[in-house]
Amino acid sequence: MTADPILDPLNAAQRAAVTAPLAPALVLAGAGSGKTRVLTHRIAWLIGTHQVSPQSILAVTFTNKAAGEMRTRVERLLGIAPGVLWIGTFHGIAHRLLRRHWREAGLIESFQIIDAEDQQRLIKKLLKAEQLDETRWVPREIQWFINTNKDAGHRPQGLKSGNDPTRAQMIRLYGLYEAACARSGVVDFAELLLRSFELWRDQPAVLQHYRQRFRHVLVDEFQDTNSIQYAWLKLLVGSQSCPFVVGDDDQSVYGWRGARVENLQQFGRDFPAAQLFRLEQNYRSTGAILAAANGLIANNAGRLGKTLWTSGAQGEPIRLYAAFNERDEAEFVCQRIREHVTRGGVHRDIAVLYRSNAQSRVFEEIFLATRVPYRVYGGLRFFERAEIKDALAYLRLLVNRSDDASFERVVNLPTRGIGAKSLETVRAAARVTGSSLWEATQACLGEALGARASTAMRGFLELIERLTAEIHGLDLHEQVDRMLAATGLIEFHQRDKAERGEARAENLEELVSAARGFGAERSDTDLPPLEAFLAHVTLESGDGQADAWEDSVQMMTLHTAKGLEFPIVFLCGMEDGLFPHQRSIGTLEGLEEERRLCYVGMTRAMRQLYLTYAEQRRLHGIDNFSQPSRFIKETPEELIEEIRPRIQVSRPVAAGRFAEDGGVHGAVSYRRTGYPGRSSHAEPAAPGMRLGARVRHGKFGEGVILNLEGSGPQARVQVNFERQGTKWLVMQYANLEPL
DNA sequence: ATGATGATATTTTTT
DNA sequence: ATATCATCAT
Repeated sequence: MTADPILDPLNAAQRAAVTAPLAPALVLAGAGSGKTRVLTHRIAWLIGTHQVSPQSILAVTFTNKAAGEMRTRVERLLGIAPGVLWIGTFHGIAHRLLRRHWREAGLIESFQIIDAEDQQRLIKKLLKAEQLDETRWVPREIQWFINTNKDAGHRPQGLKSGNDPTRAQMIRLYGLYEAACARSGVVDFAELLLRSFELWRDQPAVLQHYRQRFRHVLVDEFQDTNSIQYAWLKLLVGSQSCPFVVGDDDQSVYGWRGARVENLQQFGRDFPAAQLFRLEQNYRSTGAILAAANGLIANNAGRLGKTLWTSGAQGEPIRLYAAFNERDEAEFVCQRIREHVTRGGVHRDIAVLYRSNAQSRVFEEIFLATRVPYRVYGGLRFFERAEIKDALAYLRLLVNRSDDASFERVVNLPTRGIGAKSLETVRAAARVTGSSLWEATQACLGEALGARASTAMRGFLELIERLTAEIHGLDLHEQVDRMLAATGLIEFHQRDKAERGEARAENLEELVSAARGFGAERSDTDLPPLEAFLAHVTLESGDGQADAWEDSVQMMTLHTAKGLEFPIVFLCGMEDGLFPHQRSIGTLEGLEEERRLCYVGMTRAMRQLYLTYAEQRRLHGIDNFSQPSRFIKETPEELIEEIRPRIQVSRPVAAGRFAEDGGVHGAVSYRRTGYPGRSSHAEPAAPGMRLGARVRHGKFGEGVILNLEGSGPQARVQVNFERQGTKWLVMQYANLEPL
């Protein structure tokens, strides 16, 4: 017996999965059960032990990060770079296919990828051109309509309006949008997937080639696949390949953007011979944390069934803290973090997780004030910044003249005297001839356009032409640099003496650095460097911040936290209406997805888990009273230790509702400095006006109090009337009668 | 062409 | 409270 680096580190269940016969396999892998490990070891096993050619393996993930991680780990296991191994995201692989087969896919060779923001701009343009009212036809909704249909595999021709004029219009807009994309030679994210699906569906020769090549298809986070992704996989796999899919129905939290957990069950039906493996031993969390998560998720119906266990210690109880308000909540978390650090802990061990991004603000304020280093994940990434996208638009135009969106974006940036009127002329001309804005402009020079506008436009066209010639053959970063100089973009921002101008100029410099750093990682396609770079930045705009590896508290939404782990986790804002979110509370599916999200959050914690909520929270500028999240009640009580602050002098006596249990569990006492806003908590708005109380109004009838704000006669209450709906009323005038 | 003004909405996010 | 966005005025 010799040491086997591929199989030795695995437990029995993992090993069974990794060494599954070369046939379809489904692995249900609970949180922290070694999912990635099984995937990577399976690949290594196929190549290393089973002599499978790396060429015949395709591994698909959802994020670039996961793909990168998988590649690194496989390489480390095998001790070599398995060269032609295809590991990538669904979108990345689809892109690769479309680049290779652009002709068969009906694209132009230099097609460009647009992100969600570009997509929305395009839709807005369309609405304007169609003279449709944006309040009636909300761009976001149209975008959603288009994307969900693409995700479901539907083209506008295949959609039925069913006598619904609104729907008919949506379908028409979808069609117009498609035409606009085709004219511009751009492809959105959903299109990458749909288009490559159609490529295989409609080009048997192409499909045949890939079917023969990829005998082993591995899929990560299978519960997150949407319809088109699954259809794409099924097409590829056919009847001969061995799909090896790994997923966890309890961690399906992207239903709202088209992910279909049902694909897990569907897989079993589509591949009846598939072997099922369960990974239930958790290596991440303490017994208490797992028990809490298990107890919570047991409230969901229709699970595939899976219970995490650990051979490790029970660990500390789950800590629950009821804060007065969001400030208090943040102060509590901050206090605990400082204690952790005082005892020799590091900041990066800690994650503050919340349901929505807006919640990060208060934490940031407190952390800033107390000099706790932190990092917020999410928000605008580098390549999504406006100034970067401006620069990219120039680059795209250099590559593809018919990219109308990019044309419009930069034609007058920096301002060169091309106003709305000239642009409208050009747009109209383009519409008539069905040509690109670029071509239309050429046709309009000196004709439809006045002398002045013509000069300006000619200047722009010549700039682009000149630049194209000038940068030909240069190094990528030189190309970017020349573009920035020639277009005057950098200068434009430098002239803005405000701080943001400076920052933007710096970001543009950074773009040059990014271009310089690019290249090594480019092995995929034989695309020219600039084209490859453009595809890279839209497709892998991700994690430009990963370099900031300081010791800091990690702050992110629960969604972002999926797949990560931290020794100490604070799950904040555990209030009904916030988490579960108000908009998900209405439906069972919505609520269950929120519950899974909570499950994901809990299982991020390795050693300590804190749940916190605020009894009063200021949201959108108004104070809301809220109930603790139902997820707290669904967590087995015996696992929870409630932390209540010991009463301090600054504590108002009137806060009687805390008096009885104040300090009972308070192992630690917190100095609560007084801050404004608490008084309203102590004094009810008026007698009988409590949250949830029934009231009668002279005109509106009976209703239930949803919210209270302020105190005394100026106080306002939000009442949900049985017949009139929800209204805000001022106590002074409302004349509400308690029931 | 630029900035002030007012209206509006405000889960979650990768690619 | 606040951020974004369209419209309007300068």
